[in-house]
This record gives sequence, C-alpha cells and structure tokens, in this order.
Amino acid sequence: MPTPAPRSSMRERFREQVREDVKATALDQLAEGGPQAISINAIAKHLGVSGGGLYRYFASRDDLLTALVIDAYEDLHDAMAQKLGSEAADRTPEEHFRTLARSYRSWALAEPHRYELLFKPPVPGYDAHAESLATAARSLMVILLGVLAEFGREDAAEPAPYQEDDVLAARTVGSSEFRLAVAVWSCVHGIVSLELGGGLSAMTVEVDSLFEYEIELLIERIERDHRD
Amino acid sequence: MPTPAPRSSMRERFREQVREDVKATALDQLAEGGPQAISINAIAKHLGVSGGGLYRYFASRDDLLTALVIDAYEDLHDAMAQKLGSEAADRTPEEHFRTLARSYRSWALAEPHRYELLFKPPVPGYDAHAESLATAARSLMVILLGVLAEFGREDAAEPAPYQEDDVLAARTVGSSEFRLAVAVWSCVHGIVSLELGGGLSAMTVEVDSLFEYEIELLIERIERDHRD
DNA sequence: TCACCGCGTGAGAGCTTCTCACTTTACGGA
DNA sequence: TCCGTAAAGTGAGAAGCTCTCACGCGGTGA
Repeated sequence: MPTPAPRSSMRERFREQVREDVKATALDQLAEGGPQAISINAIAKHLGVSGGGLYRYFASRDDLLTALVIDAYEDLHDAMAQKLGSEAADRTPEEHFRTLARSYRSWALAEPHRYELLFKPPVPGYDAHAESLATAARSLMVILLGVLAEFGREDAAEPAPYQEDDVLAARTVGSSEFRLAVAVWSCVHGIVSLELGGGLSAMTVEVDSLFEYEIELLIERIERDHRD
Repeated sequence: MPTPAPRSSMRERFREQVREDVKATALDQLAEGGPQAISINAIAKHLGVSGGGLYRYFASRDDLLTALVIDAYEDLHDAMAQKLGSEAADRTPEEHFRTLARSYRSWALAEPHRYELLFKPPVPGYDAHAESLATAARSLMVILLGVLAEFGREDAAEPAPYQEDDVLAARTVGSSEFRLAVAVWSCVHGIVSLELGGGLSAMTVEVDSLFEYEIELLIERIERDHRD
C-alpha cells in the first residue's frame, strides 16, 4: 500500500484550502463593513467562481459565520496564550493577569468586528453548532482559570500556567474558581464591549487608564477571594 | 384664529400614529427573530400598505432601527426611574443601587433583543443620528450618577435621587464620579451581556447569585471610592 | 373654490441567499 | 490502462429584501 492516505487527502486538502480562502475573503469584508457586509455572492465573485458553487463548501451563510466565530475564538485564545508564553516564567501572578487582560483588550480593539461576532450569535435559536461554539468559548476560560490558579500557590514559579487542560476545565465548572473566573471575565468584557459599542465614545473618558485601574481592582479582588 | 394648531397637527398626529404602528410591528418581529427579522416589506404587508409607502415615514431601514434604539434607551431609562421612584424615600443608598442594578438586568432579560440593539449600532459608520443616540445613552448615566451621589452624602433622605438633570450630567462628564459610574456600568453590563450572548449559558453557573454577589462587591467599591 | 402637498400605489432596478438540473473534471479500483 | 463514480462548478431561477420613482388621489389651508 504505497501511501494511500495522501491520495485520498488530496481532495480533502484542496477542499480545506478553498474553505480557508472563503473565510479569508469573508474576514476582509467583515473588517471593512461589519457582519452585514459578508456576502456569499461577493466572495464567490472575488474567488472567481459562480455564486452557487460556494454552497459545496458552506451549507449556508450562517454556517460560514459560525466558522468565523470559532476561528475568532481560537485566534483570541492563541493570542493570549502566546503573550503569556512569551513572558518570563519568573513573573508574578499579578503580572500574568495584567498581560492576560491587556492582550484580551488589544485583540478586541485590533479586530472589533470579530470580537463583536463572538457575542452576537448569528442565529438566535440554538443551532447545530452550539456545542462546538461552547467548546471554543470554554477554551478561553481555561487560560483564565490557569492564571487565577497561580494566585493560590505560594511559589510563583509554577510551570505552564497557560496549558490547555479540558479535564481541569470540566472539573472546575461550577466551582468557586469558576465563579470567580466568570465574574472577572464579565468585568473585562464589560469595559471592552462598551468601548467597542460606542457607549463610551459618547462619554469623554480615558478608557486606557480606566482599564488599567479596573485591572488593579480585579487583582485586589482575586487576592481577597483566595484568602478565604 | 380658532385653534390653528390642532388643525395643522392633525396630519402630524396621524403621521406620528403611523410611525408608532410601524415601530410596534417592528418590535414584534425583533422579539421573535432578532434584528435580522425586521423587514420593511413585511411590516408594510402587516399594516396593509404597499412596500414603498413606509418610506414616507422612515427614510431607510437603518432609520427605523435607530428609532427603535432611541425608544429602547428611553424605555430602559423609564423602567429604572420608575422602580427607583416607587421605593420608599428612606431607603439607603445601597438599597437604591441594588434596585437600580436589578431593574437594569430585569429589563435586559425581559427584552434581550432590544438590549442587544442598544450596543449593536445598526450602521458601523457614524451616522447622522449619532448625536441623538449619545444623548439617549447619557440619560442612563444621569440616573446612575444620581444614585452614586447619594453615597457621598451623610443624610440618606435626599430628595429625588433619580431626577434628570442634563446640566449635572454635562458638569460631571470627565470627572471622577463619571469615571466611577462608567466603571460600575461596565461591570453590570458585562454580566448581562455575557448572560444574553450565551457566553454564560455554556457554563453551568448560577447567574442570579453571581449577579447579587457582584452588586455587593460594587457597593463596597463605591463606598471605598467615596472615602478618598 | 382651487392650488398644493402629503400619502399611497405599483412597477422595477439591483441586490441578496439558496436550490437545482446539468456538465465537466479528477480520483481510484479493476 | 480504462472506466465508473463522486465531487466540483455552472448558470438559470425562485423568492426575498431595500429602496426609487412616476403617477394619481384626496384632504388642507388660503
């Protein structure tokens, strides 16, 4: 059997390539015109195929949007994990948390439409992709849970605080650590969301310093929470 | 001149009535299908007029959506003001704040699509209605600023904590009170937004108790902020 | 009474998503 | 090497959308 797998994966690989091209074009449209500007027709024209052809690759427009959301979750996840990983290992938990929060906001500000997409489900009703979406969302929590767990330990030089551990996530769901993580996330998301939504642009307030101040308050709160 | 005003306002009143009917129908569509489901065509059919006729009342679909957003701001504002007003005047500032936060969340949970609409500007670019939108958003802040101001005073029985005072709002923009109000708002909005967006539905966490806990933490923070 | 202006109509341009019968192309087993 | 099968792509078209516009009808104000 001389490499039967590569043969059969040729089509698969091409198919995946086309899907990536479609998503890349959709991201361009998203960046310059928001979710409304994403058009299957326009993507097809841009890629040089006829309109109906793309439906071999995405069952519907919502299907494409869902794929974009999952990609965005992974991208945000990777951005935060990379920032955390590039830090010196001897940093304090506080520094790790600051890095995490700042990279979260930076990503959102750099790609506002993608961030909006994360919290604007394309279809109001629960569709078939709800499960994969939830999984992607949970992967963000794992990072946060890892950093929050550092605060509990006395020695700060613990290895790999940003590792992905689904078992850890599953175990801590519903626990007090999880509660704290959700609460912290909601505060960070709150500022970022208001900032992006224009709710803050109307008010003349320095979001940069507000965010930094919020980070310090959250750290205080985390430390207090760990002293119970 | 025997009442020229009522005469000339006959058309005006009718016009306003039609606009209200259109918005009411749009709200029905919004409630059951989200912003995407709002269709000028379908509204016209439901009201028994032809499609193009509605453009005498709303210049565009975005125009209609903007009107809905402004209405939603006012509605949320009124809901909070009414809840505050119905309370006994001898309540403490803490109780007032709890009432405010709970009524905010209640309104959002009761009308999730309208709440989403508040922070999803229909048009990405800043349109002509940006100013009226900002005004409506600021009216929310005035209520919050009023309640936060109670914490500063020693005697809790101050009159009319929820009065609207644009001068007050304009004066405090950029001040430290304003900063605190924005920070508090962003935390409350953060939880509500995650809850509505489904980000929390994936995680099994009791949002009710989480929200109540968050309120207490915010009160603590407000009181600490006033002791500087 | 009469001119006017706002209202509603219906056609239609141009866009969209999505379906479907059809052709073409390429893979993989005999 | 050859050929059946399955996938890729086409183009027409249905149904929907927003929005425009020329056209008449009728209430309003002088």
